[in-house]
Amino acid sequence: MPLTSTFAALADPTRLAIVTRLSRGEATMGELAAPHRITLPAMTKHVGVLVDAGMVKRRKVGRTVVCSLRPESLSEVQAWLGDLTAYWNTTIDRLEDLLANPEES
Amino acid sequence: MPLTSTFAALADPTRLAIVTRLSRGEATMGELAAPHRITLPAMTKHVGVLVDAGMVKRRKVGRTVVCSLRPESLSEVQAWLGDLTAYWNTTIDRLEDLLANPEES
DNA sequence: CAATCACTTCACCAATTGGTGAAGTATCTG
DNA sequence: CAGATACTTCACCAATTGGTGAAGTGATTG
Repeated sequence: MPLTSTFAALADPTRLAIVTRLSRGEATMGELAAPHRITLPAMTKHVGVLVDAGMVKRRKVGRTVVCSLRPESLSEVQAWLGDLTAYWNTTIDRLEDLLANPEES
Repeated sequence: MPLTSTFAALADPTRLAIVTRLSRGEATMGELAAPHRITLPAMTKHVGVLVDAGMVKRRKVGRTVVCSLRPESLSEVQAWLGDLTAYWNTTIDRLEDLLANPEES
């Protein structure tokens, strides 16, 4: 299930901060690591998880690695959330109908 | 961070199926366990994770335990997703503006 | 060419996670 | 009251995860 791996990728505070940061624009590994008290190997792993989940792209520029977000990866989450809320919104609608016209059904 | 624990709760396929199932209506532990090749102790753990993440409510009815979804728990996710997409939508808007009127800026 | 910089890969560790079977606790049924 | 039912708690296990320091790779700088 690709959706669960997306959620797994977002389940870590460092990784959540990374995608929030990348939503503001590209950044190198070093720039991503700086604000967190974390070593580069750890950051390499975190970004690796995000790449494997299809949420981040890496491209090499000289000796630096520039990371950017793949926004499409979140549309799946949005769609799932939409399906779910759609369901209970109709439930609430039906409930409101019943409260408004208790004579029916 | 409560958002990361929400994502962590959704990062497991069984748990994702549980909340999808509960979005359709309440269910007992046994009903939740049935479709998955999983024992009741495992299901107790999974539902426990969802309860700790504030996504599910449990109430005892006789000797059964009825679980229901707390939809508010997902509004946080929706808000975060909204913030993120808002950012890159304005970026795309600005890009389109520049393409449309290259004389400006 | 030597040193430095920006990473990545490797080997390892401690903590967490998802699973189990066995035993315990209420609640209902005959 | 004696099962049976619907869980929960417990002790345990194997696999995964997030972290580290040390060593390796390739681009840049003096």
